[in-house]
Amino acid sequence: MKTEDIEPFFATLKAANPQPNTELEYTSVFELLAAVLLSAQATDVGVNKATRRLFPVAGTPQAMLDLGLDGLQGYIKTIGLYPTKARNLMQTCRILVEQHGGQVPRTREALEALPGVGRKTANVVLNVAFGQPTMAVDTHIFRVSNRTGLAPGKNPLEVEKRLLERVPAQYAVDSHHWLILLGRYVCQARKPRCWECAVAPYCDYRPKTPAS
DNA sequence: ATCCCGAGGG
DNA sequence: CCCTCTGGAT
Repeated sequence: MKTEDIEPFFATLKAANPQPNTELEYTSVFELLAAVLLSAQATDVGVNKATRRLFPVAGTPQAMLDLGLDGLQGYIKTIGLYPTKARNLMQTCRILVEQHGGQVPRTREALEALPGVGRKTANVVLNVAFGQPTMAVDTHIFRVSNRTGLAPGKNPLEVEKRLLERVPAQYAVDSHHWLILLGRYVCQARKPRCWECAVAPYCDYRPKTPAS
């Protein structure tokens, strides 16, 4: 993607969705952290389905601890990787209670010290909960950034650095959501819907089979 | 590089 | 059947 195309690329995405947000459902920063932790290699639809039952009975770290490991597993068994996620989430709750007064920490270091929280999850919390201009490079953003030529890279960290360099400051916070939504609904992994993509004029990718 | 793993779609 | 989904830890 040419540098001069980057501004219109994001302006176009903004025009279609002026105030983007995550599609994960939550009513507190703790619920956001828990939802993002559970969303690894899972769809947000599937996560919401589970958390709509879980959060009313475990909306705080202490309530989650009171629920117990087996109790928590019962709520999230429909989500992939659930044994690992249940264990990590319980340990994370224990750390929140014992070391952070039951609150979600606001620094990258403290967030990444939580079990099950890596760079991507920390970036989502810093962006969505605390308004910081981070780039959480997930499967969608990695694919979209490479396909379009916006910020190509061999691994997520490389893509993240290029995004931070290339995305105009005015779009720094919201661009995260636009790229996710673009990847989820248009620039899909298997069959990208280029024929109905609003930013196709700025994109490097050309489909081999000009779908329909 | 490999393992963790359920649901939905093609 | 196979692939994908807002990854993280080893």
